[in-house]
Amino acid sequence: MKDLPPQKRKALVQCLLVWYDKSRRRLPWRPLPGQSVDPYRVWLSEIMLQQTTVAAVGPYFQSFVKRWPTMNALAAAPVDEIMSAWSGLGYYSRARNLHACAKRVAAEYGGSLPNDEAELKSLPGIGSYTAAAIAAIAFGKQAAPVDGNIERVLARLFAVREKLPAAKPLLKNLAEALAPQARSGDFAQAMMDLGATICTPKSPTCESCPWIRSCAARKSGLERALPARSTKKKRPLRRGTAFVVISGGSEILLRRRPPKGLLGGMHETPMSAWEANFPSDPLCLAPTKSKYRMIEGLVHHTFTHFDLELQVFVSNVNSRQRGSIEGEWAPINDLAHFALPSVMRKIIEHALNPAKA
DNA sequence: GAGTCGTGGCC
DNA sequence: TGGCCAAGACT
Repeated sequence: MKDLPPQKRKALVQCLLVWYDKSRRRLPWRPLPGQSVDPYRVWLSEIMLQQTTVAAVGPYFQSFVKRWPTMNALAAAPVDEIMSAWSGLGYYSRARNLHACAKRVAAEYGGSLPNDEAELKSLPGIGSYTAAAIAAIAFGKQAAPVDGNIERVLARLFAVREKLPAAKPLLKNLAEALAPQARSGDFAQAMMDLGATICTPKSPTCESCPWIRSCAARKSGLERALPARSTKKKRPLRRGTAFVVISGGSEILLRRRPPKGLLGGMHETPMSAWEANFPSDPLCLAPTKSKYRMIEGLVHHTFTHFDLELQVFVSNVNSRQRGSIEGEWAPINDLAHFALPSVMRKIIEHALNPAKA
């Protein structure tokens, strides 16, 4: 696909925009008809949507914009509050970068995001996709964001047989060749909507697709086979032991994880390292010398690149023992206000209510 | 380029 | 059940 004839390009763009105007989805971060675009909301939604489904983001987006309606409000918030509000959404470095970005925009741009793609890309948490998406959607600039949806749509439209991720540069070129000057934000969102609703990974519903007559993959019967991907390695299994220490029946001992790396900066229950096997003598790793009982069953969790199995030990301590223990005591009734990753909530739930696990 | 970095839903 | 996938960024 060396060149795209201007005539053909124009026809493809118009065809997709007509479809978009007719079938546009109502999403929490999209302005209602008559409302103007708020770059802050565009940015916030794009960060949250990185590798995360629309359904998962919805409630988090609503709660963030209600609590922090502007970039300056977010910049002024304590990072811990942002981390706990992000709890459960995953990829926690996004939350830290979100705050770092807000502070820079507040300090360097008076709270208003820059409208230049290169400047956007220099901000924390904004990569090539997000910079292009904000430039196009929030500021109407001609830009070509390429996410997983758009990769799939373009790989099919032009029957790109090269495998991902090797095909990424080619797909980016195709997106740039197609991106219109006018309504480039709508065009990008139209391709994403198309990928999310019609040009889906497994079973695309080509009969409903506005591009059915132009689609090269469809002509060759390759629509389900493209885009091709290089094979992935299977996840290894790691195991560990977690300790749930309860004080006075009402508070749980938490610690803070190191700021970087997996679940960086989030709270955790004390626990062993995660290795190929369970620790041979787990109780010598416990945070207290109190008496522990092992909870029947295991907590299972899946991360991107490994599976995790945890055995859980529980101990009840009294106020006298508690003084010398290093960590933070979290009221069980107030755990929602702590920056706990989902796996930690699973551990606590398993300890407090083993019947359900 | 290849690893790291979460979580939940779907088939 | 288990593999796949989602509006990627960063190293």
